[in-house]
Amino acid sequence: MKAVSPELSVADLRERCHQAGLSLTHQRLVIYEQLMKMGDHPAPEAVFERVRKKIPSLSLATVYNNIKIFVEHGLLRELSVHRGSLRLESNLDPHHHLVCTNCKAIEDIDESDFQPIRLKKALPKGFTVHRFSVEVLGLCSNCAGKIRQ
Amino acid sequence: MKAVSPELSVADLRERCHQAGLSLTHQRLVIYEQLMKMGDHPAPEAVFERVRKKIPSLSLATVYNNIKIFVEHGLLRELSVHRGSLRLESNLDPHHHLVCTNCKAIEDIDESDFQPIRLKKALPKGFTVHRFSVEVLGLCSNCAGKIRQ
DNA sequence: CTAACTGCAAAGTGTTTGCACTCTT
DNA sequence: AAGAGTGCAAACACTTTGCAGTTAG
Repeated sequence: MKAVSPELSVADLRERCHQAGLSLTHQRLVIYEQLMKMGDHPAPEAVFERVRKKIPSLSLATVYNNIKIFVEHGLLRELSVHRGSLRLESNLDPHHHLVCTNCKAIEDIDESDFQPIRLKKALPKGFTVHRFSVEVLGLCSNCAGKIRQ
Repeated sequence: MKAVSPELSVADLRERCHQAGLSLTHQRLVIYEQLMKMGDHPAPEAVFERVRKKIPSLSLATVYNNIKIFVEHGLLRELSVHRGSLRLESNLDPHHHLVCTNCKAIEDIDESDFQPIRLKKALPKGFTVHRFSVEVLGLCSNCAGKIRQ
């Protein structure tokens, strides 16, 4: 449905690992390749299952370890910013969020503070839209001071 | 910084519970009140700590149970749609997401498919914006068939 | 009085860590 | 060889569940 994401080649991976002082192991390579092949925002378990077919001895911990390393080095991004624990919303009015990617703080922004969100193209057939939610991702004033990024 | 969320009153809560055949226990009431008072998208643990001061015998399981019930009855919303597990993004190009709130599937939508996101007002002082991320929340064609909602 | 709820402890998930062994460089 | 990575098992953090006793309606 969507254009394939721009894959970094294995050469890119080698280069990136080298720059970061990381070894390029067979496991690492296969995990990375598999992640690139799976366009659907996989969870670690799903990656594990796939990679296991190529390297049966691979352990789930290695998948986690390497995913973490990839995220830390900017080869991947974590989609689920607030995965740690259940976060609740008591404001049921339409609004959006300001999210600090460092301390995970969330602040509401009124929907009316934005120009209306509009699509140029139709969405995939059959998808029923309930609402749009905009996340403004960045660093809060507190964290911006502490981090160079 | 932001207008207080529109609180449902205790009378509303009583009404909602009644309609749903739920008892309105003291614990339930206090948990609800506390949730409404905490504007900052609390995690269950944070609610627990606060409510405990009023009801020292309260257990964390009761907080979880009631939060779940509140979400099921539309009194609260869960902010962390993908909390269960780590979800990864291999597409590092600017893009947004189509999220099925039922099966949690995520599909990418190109940033260029949207009119540019624009704010009318300035953000709170000191917030450093890295990027905007739009989530189009709804039901995928698959789930839309199975659920009336 | 009865169905629903609470508190506790135990069981589940998903993720991280310590350590001995192995591999990349 | 030396440092980095792997696999395993144990530890963790967060959440859910089963059940006996309690409470709201």
